Amino acid sequence: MTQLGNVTPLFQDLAKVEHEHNLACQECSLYRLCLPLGLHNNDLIQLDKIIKRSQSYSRGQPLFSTQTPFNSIYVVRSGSFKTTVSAVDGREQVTGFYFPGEFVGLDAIYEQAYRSNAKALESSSVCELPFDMLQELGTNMPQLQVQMMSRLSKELSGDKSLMFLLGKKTAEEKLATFLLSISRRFQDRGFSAREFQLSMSRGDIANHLGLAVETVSRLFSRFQDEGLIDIQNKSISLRDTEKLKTLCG
Amino acid sequence: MTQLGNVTPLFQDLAKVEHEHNLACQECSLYRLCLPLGLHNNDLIQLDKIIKRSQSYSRGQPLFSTQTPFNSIYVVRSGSFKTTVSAVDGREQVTGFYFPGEFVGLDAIYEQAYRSNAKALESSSVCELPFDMLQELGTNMPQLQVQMMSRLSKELSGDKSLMFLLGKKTAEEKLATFLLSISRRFQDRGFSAREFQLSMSRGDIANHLGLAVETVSRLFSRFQDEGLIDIQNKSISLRDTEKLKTLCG
DNA sequence: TCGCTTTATTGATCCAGGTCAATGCATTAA
DNA sequence: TTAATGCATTGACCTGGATCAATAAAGCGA
Repeated sequence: MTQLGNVTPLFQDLAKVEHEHNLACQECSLYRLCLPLGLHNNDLIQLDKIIKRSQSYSRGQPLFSTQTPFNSIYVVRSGSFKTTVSAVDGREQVTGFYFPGEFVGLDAIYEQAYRSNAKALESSSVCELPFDMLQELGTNMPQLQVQMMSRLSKELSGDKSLMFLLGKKTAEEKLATFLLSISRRFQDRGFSAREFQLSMSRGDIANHLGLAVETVSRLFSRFQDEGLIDIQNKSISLRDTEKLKTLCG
Repeated sequence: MTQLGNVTPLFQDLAKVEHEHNLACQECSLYRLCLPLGLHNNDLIQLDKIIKRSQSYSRGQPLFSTQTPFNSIYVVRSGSFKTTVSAVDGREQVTGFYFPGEFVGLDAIYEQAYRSNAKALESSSVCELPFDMLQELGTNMPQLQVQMMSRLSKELSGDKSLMFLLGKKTAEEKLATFLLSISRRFQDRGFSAREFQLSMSRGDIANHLGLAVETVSRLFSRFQDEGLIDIQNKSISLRDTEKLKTLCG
């Protein structure tokens, strides 16, 4: 099930879905959140031309890995992805979750090679931006460059917050922060901030927050007992957002 | 004492220091590591014009804080800086250490406001790049934009590695990784990879790695006992780099 | 140079959250 | 529908690294 995106993939909507997947930037409902923001007519049309649309991925399918030759960066169109970095001994860190309108693969630009692995968490689709074309387009489209820098910078500040979370927050603060971050991002995309589906497993959440699965599970149960949330499986509903905010530290 | 930079500030060298601090990009010894890389004659001269050089900061002096209005990003010219993000309750996370040729303040671009605080760790100097001028210059200097994106992306991938460190590494692995990271950066700048001065306090190191000062202190002592390093106060010498590498995980 | 403040070291103790283990519950494949 | 597999929950126990406490050693201003 798609938890987040510009589409509701019910049976009778499949034609509409296919249509929406192919929508040009101008008509895309993600416009406000996405790269084209601030680009005008002709520029937008040009950007539109280099985008490879409608690439679909099913749950668990890799978008890229560190083995994949670097050619493109991606914007999530529907669904969600996780990225991980891993060590030779098999340990892995989930470095981020990505929702519609968010960029995946920006950390590959410097080395011109993917430094992380990206996997679909559910049925998802992306817009592919071939990097050399994007670069070329940027040479005479300053606004596009500004947007790109802005995106990179946004991810940087998110990463700094995450460092604070990993280095300084308690388990409780970590989970509360996580829930509110997901909530805010759903809201930004026009979905309910209070009720949503978590597309990632408990394991992914725990890993991302630097905790053990058991700790996350126990905390969900406790939050439930304390009336902060209502959770069953992947469906969550935030019952006391204010209290959660105070728990973030 | 300057641990890292293009200058050796002994008394008799003060004139030379002042001279080197004012060197244009073309003559600066950091050229290889810095923004101008790949820019050609005329472009370089133009970039050179917007740079405010020779800004000096003494130990502990802030370069900027989240209260400072955002106007510029900075490149370290000599010395070193740390950046921190802090919570309302006073907790702080050291998000990075910055050495000559490295950018500080890139995470401010998105919100057009500093999201972190930057402080000099020793007597240091920076090149100030007024952001609006940089942006304007970029509009007809694609290579500059490419460089900027590249820099942002580099910091991103560093941050992802740090997330792995914070989330998954043991105290021992964290400290070994830290030492080798500093060592590599000294080497890249033409200094010894084996012997150097740590400009940051034990507290800063511990904080950055998500550890307590006491743990860092104990580990330094242990590494010393095991013949891996030779440390007294801020002077460190790596005795067994290979062993340290295996300890990184 | 002295005295004061800050930083670092080392030891003793404690605890948040990890690990291990058992069971329950969903999802998938046939 | 059932079996099989993987994910989630809960309990019991343990430990890596935090915290507390006491010196010791540097750095620094007058």
